[in-house]
Amino acid sequence: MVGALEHDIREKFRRSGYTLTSQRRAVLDALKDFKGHPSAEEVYLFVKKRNPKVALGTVYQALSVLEEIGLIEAKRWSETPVRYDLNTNPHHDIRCTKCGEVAEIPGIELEDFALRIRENTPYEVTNACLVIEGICPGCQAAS
Amino acid sequence: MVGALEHDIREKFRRSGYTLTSQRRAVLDALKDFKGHPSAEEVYLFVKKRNPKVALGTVYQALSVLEEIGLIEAKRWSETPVRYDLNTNPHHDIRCTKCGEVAEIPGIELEDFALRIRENTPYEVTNACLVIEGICPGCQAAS
DNA sequence: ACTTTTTTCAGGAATGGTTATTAATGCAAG
DNA sequence: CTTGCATTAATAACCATTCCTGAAAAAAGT
Repeated sequence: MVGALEHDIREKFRRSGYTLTSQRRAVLDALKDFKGHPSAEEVYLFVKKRNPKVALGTVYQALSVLEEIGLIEAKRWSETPVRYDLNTNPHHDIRCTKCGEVAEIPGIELEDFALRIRENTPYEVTNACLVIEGICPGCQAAS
Repeated sequence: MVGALEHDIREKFRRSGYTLTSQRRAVLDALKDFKGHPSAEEVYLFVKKRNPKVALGTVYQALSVLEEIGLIEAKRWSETPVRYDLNTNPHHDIRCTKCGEVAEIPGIELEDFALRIRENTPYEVTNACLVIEGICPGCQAAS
């Protein structure tokens, strides 16, 4: 699992032409260790623990590169700061608009959906992402 | 068509408890007349033509209310300013990340998808929106 | 191993979309 | 009329993100 991921990382960097620097590696590690979906600033704080020299701007740039080459996924929920997720297995997340908790939604296949999109548009699809928001059971009970 | 829309507008305002003010009406009109998917600022400029007194903040607030009661839809593409669309018939848009052009994708049904989401999560789903980006045929040819 | 060239990084300042604040306005009910 | 409450205008503040600079590191060439 880790080996495959490792191979995938190297492969995607090689094909993109970007170099796998220690900073970009550190951002990936932070996303792997972080439970949940950190914002850029949370990633920054995480990375900083091990390497206090990194700057916030570097994290932004690293995240941007990692998203571009498809190693991570950006979740743009309506709440502002963009949140990031390791792009391992395709899955969908739902986010509670009240407490912010994020949960996965099983049983939704993205493949056929992406395929249908490609069939119905002449565009070259580079990114398809489902943004789902709702109210978690806890917050439903509280209200 | 217009009558039905008109009825829908009044109905959604009535149920929400918000009042249908002239400013909110003007924002709706701007979205109806505007070809494409304007940003908040573009809506503001459009509204300002007829009523120069409106403030940008008012437009933001109106858009927020209209989105909350389901009359309009916010498109959060990766490019920053949020873009808005009249929420008439459910459809999906794809946006070219190079030139910014937006096109509709026919043949994609959201209903069964939304249903599957509801079946697979205990969350009360309030918002489900598909963000799709790609490269338009023109930009593909240019590159 | 050295030099050159290119890419990346750190630090901090600047940008710009969005929100918050506050006082004024308008509308609706009593 | 006037009292109360939602909405608005105007402006200031916020804050996530980007831009910019010189420095450092890495890659490529000698």
